[in-house]
Amino acid sequence: MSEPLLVYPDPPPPELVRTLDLGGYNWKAVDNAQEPEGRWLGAVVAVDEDPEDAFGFCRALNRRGLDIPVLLLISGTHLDELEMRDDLFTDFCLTPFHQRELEARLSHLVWRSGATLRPELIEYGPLVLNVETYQASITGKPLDLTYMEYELLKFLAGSPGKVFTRETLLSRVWGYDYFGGARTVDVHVRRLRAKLGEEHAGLITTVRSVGYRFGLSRWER
Amino acid sequence: MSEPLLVYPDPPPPELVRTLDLGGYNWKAVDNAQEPEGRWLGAVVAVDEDPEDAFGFCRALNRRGLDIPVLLLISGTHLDELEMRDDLFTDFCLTPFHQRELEARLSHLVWRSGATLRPELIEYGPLVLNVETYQASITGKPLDLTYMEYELLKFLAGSPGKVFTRETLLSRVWGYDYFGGARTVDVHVRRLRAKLGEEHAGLITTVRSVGYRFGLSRWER
DNA sequence: CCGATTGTGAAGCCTCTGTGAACGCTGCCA
DNA sequence: TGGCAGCGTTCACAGAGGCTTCACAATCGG
Repeated sequence: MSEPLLVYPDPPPPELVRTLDLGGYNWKAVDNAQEPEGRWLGAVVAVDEDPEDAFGFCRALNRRGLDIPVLLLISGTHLDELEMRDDLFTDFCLTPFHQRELEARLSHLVWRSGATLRPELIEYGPLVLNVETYQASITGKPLDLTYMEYELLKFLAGSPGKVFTRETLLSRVWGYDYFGGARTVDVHVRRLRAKLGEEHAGLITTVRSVGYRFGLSRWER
Repeated sequence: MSEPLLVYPDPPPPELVRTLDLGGYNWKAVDNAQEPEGRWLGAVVAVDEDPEDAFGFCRALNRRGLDIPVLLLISGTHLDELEMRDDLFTDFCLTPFHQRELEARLSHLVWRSGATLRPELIEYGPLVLNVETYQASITGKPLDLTYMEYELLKFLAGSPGKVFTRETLLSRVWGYDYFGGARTVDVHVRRLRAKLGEEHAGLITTVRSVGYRFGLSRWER
């Protein structure tokens, strides 16, 4: 099961309990910020009952340095209190809330924490391509690839096991309107294999009279 | 005046216009994502009129690489459409909205982008940039950078390892669209490298046919 | 008006890229 | 078994494209 949600206060407002349970969330209510140890998906803090306390809780969470995303439940009349407290929460939801809205906010909250700061990587066995930094490495060693080599490898490694014809590669990697000879692909594959090193050259296999494939086909492993 | 908000579509729903104007925001409505160049505080996208179009707009914004926080205005009946589209927005606000809520969300949106993108010290290895005082130093020695040099270095060093195209740099650092000014970037990079000194010139690497990258030249991913 | 800063065009260098030709391997067929 | 045809690999090389560098014009600020 996934990591639990932290809920404040304990006991939480009944309509919150209902929504969380209906949504199948794993959650735990606490009454002070000392308690929560370990990993949490996020925190849901009901502000209305005692705003000062609730913000105190958030502040304490911050101080603990766990870096949990916080969703506030707050009524329109308390909205002013958010001012100058931006650092205490990630998102908020007006009360009374619709179950659908709360669920949408929660799922976005969770997605956010998963997605931030995670680089876009293409990985296959010992090979790692970082799309953002245009860097490639194999068994930890950096590969010094040229632009076309990188684009080709990125495309191939993006669909491991799939066989691409030369025409497909030419049109997808080189561009739709590219008029080039099939030899072009061969040569680039050759250069790639050379840079991958003898040990890993086999990552790109030739499928005779069809094209090239990156990685192992399904029945080969 | 502060940077403007991007609003979609053009013309925006009247109640949005009213709220933005009452709140004293500087904003501009556009009808496609090609238009916006330069700097924006954030984007407000009204989904309800034509959801597909609106999400298309968001996707186009993403692709442009400007990295603007996006607030969606969306009715409860369209809430499902957010599913699997987490990457297209930062926050959303249910319609019909209360002016207070929208203002709170906007101000949080703005705070967020200010806070996440602006640590007052940027450090990387021997390089230190003090964003507040506009000073830079390398291995303790102060660097005498001009305004543009400083802005460029600040931007690059803000995302170590990431490769930026010349167009991206022009639009994010210079803030407006050029007509055939790619050389401008080259020259500024060259001047920067010269001032960094031979020893550290390699902090900015050229990624052929792509752009430039700061730091993480060989080993890290 | 002067100096510093910034943008632009042109020249030159260097790496990458595409291509043709030679070579080698595989499978087919007489 | 030997010859042949098809296909892939390897190699060397010329051209193209991209980056750097330089010199100079435009701009800005005092």
